[in-house]
Amino acid sequence: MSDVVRTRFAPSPTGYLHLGGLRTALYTYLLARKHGGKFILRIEDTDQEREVPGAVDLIYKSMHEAGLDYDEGPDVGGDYGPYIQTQRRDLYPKYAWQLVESGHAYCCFCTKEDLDQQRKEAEAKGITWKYNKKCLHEVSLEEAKRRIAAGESYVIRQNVPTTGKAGFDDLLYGHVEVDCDTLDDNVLLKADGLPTYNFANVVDDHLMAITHVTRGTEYLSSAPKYNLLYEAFGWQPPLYLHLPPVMKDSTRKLSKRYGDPSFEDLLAQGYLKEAIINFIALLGWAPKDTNEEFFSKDDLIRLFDERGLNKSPAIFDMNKLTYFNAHYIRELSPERYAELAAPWLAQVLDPARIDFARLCELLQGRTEVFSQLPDMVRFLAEMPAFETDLYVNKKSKTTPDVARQALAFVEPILTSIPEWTETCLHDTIMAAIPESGMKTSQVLWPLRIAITGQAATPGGAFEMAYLLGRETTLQRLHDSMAALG
RNA sequence: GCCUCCAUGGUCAAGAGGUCAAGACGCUGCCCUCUCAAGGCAGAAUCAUGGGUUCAAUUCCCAUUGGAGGUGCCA
Repeated sequence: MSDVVRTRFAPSPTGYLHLGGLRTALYTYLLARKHGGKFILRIEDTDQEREVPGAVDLIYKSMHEAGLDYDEGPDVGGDYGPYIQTQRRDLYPKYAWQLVESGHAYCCFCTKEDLDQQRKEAEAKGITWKYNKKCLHEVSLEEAKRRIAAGESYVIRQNVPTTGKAGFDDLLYGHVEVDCDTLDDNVLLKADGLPTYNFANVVDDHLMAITHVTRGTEYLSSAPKYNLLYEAFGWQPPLYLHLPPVMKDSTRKLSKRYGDPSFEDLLAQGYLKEAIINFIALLGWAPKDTNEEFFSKDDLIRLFDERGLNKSPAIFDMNKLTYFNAHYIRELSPERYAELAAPWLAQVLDPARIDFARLCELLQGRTEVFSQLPDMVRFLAEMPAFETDLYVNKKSKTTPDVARQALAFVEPILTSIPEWTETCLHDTIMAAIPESGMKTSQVLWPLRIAITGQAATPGGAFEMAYLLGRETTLQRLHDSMAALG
């Protein structure tokens, strides 16, 4: 075995890539890249019942979009393939039988129905059910082989010692140990000939020369059992790194069923992948010696250290993700911003009928998530209805009465403005305001309200007037003045 | 029930025996300002509880409580 670091992300194709999975993939990727090692994608599809059509392609797509490029995997090849477990199905029985021959496993002919019944009864009595090793004791290897040859259905179970302790060392959690008598004789090879996760992960991780096994903490309590398997084979166990889950709140995991967004959902809503990656990296992990929080993928590769991981579950905070997203949106080049914003803006207005570049310029610093854009600019295409109390501004002491005066004052100026540009609008009106005896804000607030109908707009009165154009601005102004009476 | 793991503000977190217990999001206020946003400044807000150990515990140990995971021919 070489000493190059090899890590693997091994999802099951059961649906979309959720954020917890994305984070596990990210850390696994960072671990490999940080050490100049290899990052591998393996598809764990041994449960045929749960497989969702198209899910494998979705995994490739999400990994690609997240920028988690893998060195080996089903769609990119590699020297340790195949990388899809069902394509490796012929491999597992051989190893399972090796364990049977060495006494570390045995054939079991008990029916699922029988065992389910036993389990139910045990559960009713409030005790933990464990398989009683009936077939280990009552069926000899010779008899087992004969029954199998006769076509009887069987599974192969791990023969866990009844005494002693089993444990393993985790990079994050340290040494974890359990009494063997609390461990069940898990099925290694199912009746359909496919391995269970319990077995496939051990065999594949070994065969693929994986050095660091990263996975969720749901495997923390069964990891000692996997180590028993490594021992039985005489294989060197990998380094383990179990990762706590990402939560929706303190008691619930993030889950599609509660409407929580997947990675794909966030992208579709207008979150940038850089923001998602950056944010998710910081969910349950913090770099040493820095208070900085904006990190590129390369920064993360350089900074990542499993010792900075937190052992408890982390709650996903949409607010903070949005804050990160706004930051990354502000950093976009104007061209890129316009490109990304265009489809959202086109939902409510005609880009050809407005100074689109200027609109984008005004919008970029105010966009938190692209999906908010339609609501932010709808007023440009269509004048919203509004109440006159919108003219009230406490700070500048603006009232509907003040507004009436202000509008009457700016109307002629606007009508005769020589040139409909922001500069000209600004300079002309600003120069005139002192004559009115009103404060700047007492003139400009009402004007902006009158032509936009909104308390908050992505720019001031001059920008809005410019974007709206002369005709629309004057039309709206007159309408609003009429409404004010 | 049993087994494993976890526990610093509302959230993400730094701190690893002696700290005024960092920082960020969010929140509040102020400044800037033709609105909003951005930016600047200020503020409120945390060591789950109880026992130990120690001259000294947020930090080490134990218990309790709370939470998570496991207890499948699911992963």
